[in-house]
Amino acid sequence: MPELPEVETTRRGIEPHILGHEIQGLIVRQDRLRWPVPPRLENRLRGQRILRVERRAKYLLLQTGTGTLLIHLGMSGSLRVLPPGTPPGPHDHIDLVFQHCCLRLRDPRRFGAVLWTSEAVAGHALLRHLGPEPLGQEFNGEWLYRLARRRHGPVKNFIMDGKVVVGVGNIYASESLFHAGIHPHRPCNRISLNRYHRLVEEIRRVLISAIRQGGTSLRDFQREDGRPGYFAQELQVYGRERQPCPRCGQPIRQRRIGQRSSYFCSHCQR
DNA sequence: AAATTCTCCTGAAGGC
DNA sequence: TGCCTTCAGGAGAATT
Repeated sequence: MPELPEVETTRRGIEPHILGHEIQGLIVRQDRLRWPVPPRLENRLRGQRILRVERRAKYLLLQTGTGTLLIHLGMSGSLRVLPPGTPPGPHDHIDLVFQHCCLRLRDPRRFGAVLWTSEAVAGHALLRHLGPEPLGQEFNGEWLYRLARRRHGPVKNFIMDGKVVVGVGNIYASESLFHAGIHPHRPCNRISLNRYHRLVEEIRRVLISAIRQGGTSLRDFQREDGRPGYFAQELQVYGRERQPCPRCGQPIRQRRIGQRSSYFCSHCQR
């Protein structure tokens, strides 16, 4: 499921194909995504050039001269760059058509979104209240420690909260906490500043490493050229219940924390 | 205010 | 073989 590394992998993959190119058309086969695709969106897009291909949190932002197309991959979405006219398969809901290629959104579960704003994109309702980027400067141990003072929920939920830090989803939350040696269920206000420094370091390390591997493909995710990401083979705990902990050999445990499956080693993580 | 629950959706997996 | 139930999950919205 697309988390920050998958979205960044996608951004880097599509950018060279579409940057500076003119949008010829938009084909919407299914407009019922998480929110309805805006009606008559093609009229706004046709003739516009892609001026920037950016990412904020898990949103892809395709900036044109008149506004920005926001794309979210939800949990099963992927974007591919295909030759124009390639016949669509199941769940290929939307094509952004260029002269030389077609950018195609496939999203079996339709939790993704395609939206438009003609205002400054940072002020959009979906982006306005987001926390810092995990790979940016203002995300650090002090930030986490300070926010955690007035909370008490499990640290895993804490770092998956987009107001605390963006882009850390279920897979990378479990992985980062394992590397930091912190139990996912530990109350976030019972963690020292030093351990938060370490956690920030591990979140960054895991995300950067996953980006380098092209993300994690468990089921639906594929890169813009159809290849999978290869970080799944680096996963230490996610999806590995009952298998031996890579560090101490005791069985990895699975437990639901905040409605999400969480994986951890109860010996190595405290 | 923070925490919890609900909601959208499809496909895989398990039970009988 | 086939039909049913259950589960997975991003994250905003609604509720407690």
